[in-house]
Amino acid sequence: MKEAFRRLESERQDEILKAAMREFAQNGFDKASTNRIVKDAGMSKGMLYYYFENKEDLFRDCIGYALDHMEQSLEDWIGTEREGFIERMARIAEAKRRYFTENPEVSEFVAVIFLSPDVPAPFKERLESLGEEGKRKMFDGLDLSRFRSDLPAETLMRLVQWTFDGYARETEERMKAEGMDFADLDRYWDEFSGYLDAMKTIYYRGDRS
Amino acid sequence: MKEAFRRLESERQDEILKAAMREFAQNGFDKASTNRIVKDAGMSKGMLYYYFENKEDLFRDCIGYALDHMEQSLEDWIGTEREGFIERMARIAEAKRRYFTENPEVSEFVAVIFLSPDVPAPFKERLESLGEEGKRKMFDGLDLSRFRSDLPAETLMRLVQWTFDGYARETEERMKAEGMDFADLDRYWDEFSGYLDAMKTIYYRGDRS
DNA sequence: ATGCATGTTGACCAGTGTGGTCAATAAGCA
DNA sequence: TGCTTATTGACCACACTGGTCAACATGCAT
Repeated sequence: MKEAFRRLESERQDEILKAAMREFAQNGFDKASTNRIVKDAGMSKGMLYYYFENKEDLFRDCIGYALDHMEQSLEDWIGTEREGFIERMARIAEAKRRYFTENPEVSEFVAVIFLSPDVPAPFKERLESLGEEGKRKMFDGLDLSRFRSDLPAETLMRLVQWTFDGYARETEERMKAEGMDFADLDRYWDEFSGYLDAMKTIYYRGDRS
Repeated sequence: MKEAFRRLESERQDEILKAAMREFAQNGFDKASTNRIVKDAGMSKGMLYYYFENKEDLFRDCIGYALDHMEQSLEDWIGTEREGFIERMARIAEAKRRYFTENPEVSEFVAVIFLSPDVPAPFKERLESLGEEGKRKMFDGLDLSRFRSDLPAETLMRLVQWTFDGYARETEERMKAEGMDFADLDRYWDEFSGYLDAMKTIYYRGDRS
């Protein structure tokens, strides 16, 4: 970016970068249109190139912004208290859900660039190390003794993880199909808490040892 | 389509429609390029419009072709023998996997038009009835007595379904990330069969009643 | 050989949208 | 008054769009 952009109030900066991320997430770098971005951000074509060198410069700034934002939020996602795997997965799922509804632009943009090959190497590294960090924290300080003992904990953990992923996928699709509002989301979450209990019954040991 | 297209050997018809479906799946109707389609199908621009009235006509024929193809394949997907839910889900997952690797164009095209709003009504209906049919068959003639009895069968079925979905999603992502060949796919499937046993241990009753 | 139906090509069309530039102007402030 | 900073949108050359069409090839019955 150029100096001029940094001089803006950070609120306006966010608006502009979000508009850009929306466009990039939807169309990828090549097919993203700077014209649509400026229209969406409510500014003239000239300003975009007053703020950024070119399209690629803007794209890089989006990546930087998104990674900073996620890195900062990751702290809150996972506390490393001692708890069962199911409880932790539930906490993470909730945190993800909230982050996604509160920051859809960042979420969708990151999801896209995560799979995209045309991301500059240094960002790619940061992205991967961010993923590693997340995985490490996910298994940190777990109380695995709650699991039933007749099957290896790793097996059970993967099964549980798949279950959560499948559930997340279903709600995601429901959200896209019907337009869901936040009330619906809460309702689904309540519904799911029933399934949480079932999972504990199934995956944890029945006795209290 | 026009008569001329019907006069083609069905092999060539498939090639052309597959090229079109690939383009539509990747870019959606509006952004799909007829120029790329003809290049991909190895023909001249003129031929496309010798075979089809226009872009929309071609799109409609793709939908018809895809639906016919899936409808016909759905028969084989699900036998309705008496079996446990996990066994059936495993069979379906395998069938889906094979269908997807053998007919990627149809699969991806259908996945896209399933979510797209700009699909003509009659096709939309056929698509939905196809989905209904699949769901009906999925629960037909199941032996639910194998499930453990301390939790309702519907709860267990949803959990199992989510687990399979989550697993499918993971392999899907792995496939996209690294280029996987068929040997890898088989290896993953073998690996998963271990998890299948674990699921049976967890979800089914221990005794043989 | 002639004529006619069927195939096949790619140059070409008007139109739209692209990333990016720039002269003109406004606003704030010394 | 001047100088720096903001801001606009017309404008550029260009790429590509869906679609057309005159030209030509091929095969086949007469």
